[in-house]
Amino acid sequence: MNEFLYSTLRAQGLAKDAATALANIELRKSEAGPRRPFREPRTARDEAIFVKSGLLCKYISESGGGRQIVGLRFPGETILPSRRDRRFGIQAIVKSQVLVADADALDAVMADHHEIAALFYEQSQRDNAINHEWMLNTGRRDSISRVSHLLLETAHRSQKEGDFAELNNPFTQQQIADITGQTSVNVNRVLADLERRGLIQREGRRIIFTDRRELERLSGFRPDYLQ
Amino acid sequence: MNEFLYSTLRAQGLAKDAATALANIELRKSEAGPRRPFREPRTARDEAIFVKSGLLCKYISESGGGRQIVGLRFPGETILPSRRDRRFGIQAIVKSQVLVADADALDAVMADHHEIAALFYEQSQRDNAINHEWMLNTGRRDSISRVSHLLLETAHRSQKEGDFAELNNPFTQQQIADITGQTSVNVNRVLADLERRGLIQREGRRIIFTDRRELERLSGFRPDYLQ
DNA sequence: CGGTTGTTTGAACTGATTCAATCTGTGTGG
DNA sequence: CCACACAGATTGAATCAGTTCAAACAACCG
Repeated sequence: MNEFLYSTLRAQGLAKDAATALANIELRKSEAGPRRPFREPRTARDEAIFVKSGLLCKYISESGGGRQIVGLRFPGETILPSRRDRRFGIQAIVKSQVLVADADALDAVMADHHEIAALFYEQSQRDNAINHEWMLNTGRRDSISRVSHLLLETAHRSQKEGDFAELNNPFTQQQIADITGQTSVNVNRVLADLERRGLIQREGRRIIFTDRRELERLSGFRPDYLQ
Repeated sequence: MNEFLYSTLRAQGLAKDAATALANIELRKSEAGPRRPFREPRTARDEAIFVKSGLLCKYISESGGGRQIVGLRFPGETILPSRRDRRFGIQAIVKSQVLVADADALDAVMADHHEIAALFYEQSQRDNAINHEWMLNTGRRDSISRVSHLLLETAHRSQKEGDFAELNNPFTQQQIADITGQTSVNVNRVLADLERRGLIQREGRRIIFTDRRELERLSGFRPDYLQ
């Protein structure tokens, strides 16, 4: 039985027996590196991918060579199986350890433990809430707000505790661009601008929030939607 | 018992007894007009809103007065209850008839019919798939592609049949702008441009697809994700 | 060291916004 | 049936945020 998976499920409110059953599914341990896709776009998504450590992203590539990252998965989060949506590929942002379970095996357990479907529903709804924020971000906010919003969201999602003063930013500027719908050149200018304005400090990729209030204000970030 | 709801649920693969139970929940019939919000942002989302006719949207307003539409609901689709995500408001695009069920009543039925949670999960996953497309749209595609993509998606989702030659477009240009992350001025120019290029014809709001292949090509539209 | 990946900077360009005015269609009340 | 109001569509001109292209620089690593 996998301990981390079990305690994560328990923390999400799943009953003991259901959590035990899920954590006892046959899990393939796997490692995903940032270099190449972990799962190619348009391949079957008939498995649950649980992130043990690291950071994964879902992405869609476009004909014009453009690339949009449409979702992130931090440790403790899962890419749930989906019959329909095999549009996106999966790639590690940083080297990640993941646990992979077959959808068939999942289905078997779900037949015995009905709360699991409700949990998956909850998780999917949370994804939706995050998607809404991202849509608002790319659709309506300016460059600075978008990047700030992403940094704050990332800090929130990667900490267990609610409070933080800095972020061990895992993204390249190109990846920030792929999330916020810009070019890496502009992301670079925005980051430099945020630093010049005294809202953040940078040490390599590490980011220190020197004025989090103001950053939250100007990005419109309110952590409610993360739960 | 509500017939339309029942047959919709059956068409989505729900078993007879579960569909019957759901369609027998106490449903408040209600009408939503396009003038003012049907549900204000930040109010409880402890109800399921089933669209009988018309068209609803979920929207988020921004401090700067900007507004982003983050989801649409065509007849037969539902806005599911959500504990967390009360960020968005709900508004009718055109006059709509809806059926509203309390989350409590839903929960009671779900306790007896476990397949329902799985169905909600499926629906939520479909929303996510649509969100991904929209994120790709606003994040990476140019103005023309965005608008074309929306028109094609709308045509698909509003028809039962897969094939269509025209769309009784329900949107104002401002609403198209709110969905695609632009200004109404530019939407106007894009529509004029599409017509000038011979890809569509317009008669009032009605849109005739005179070159659907090319429209699909340039917008990158592939209907897979709609199911 | 050489190779590779990522960051930074400058200059020119452009797609889309902004602001403002005009036009069109529709509904309403007199 | 006209006058008026109002919402939405259309157009033009000026402006700007962000892109594109290109080159230089820094950091890392086997």
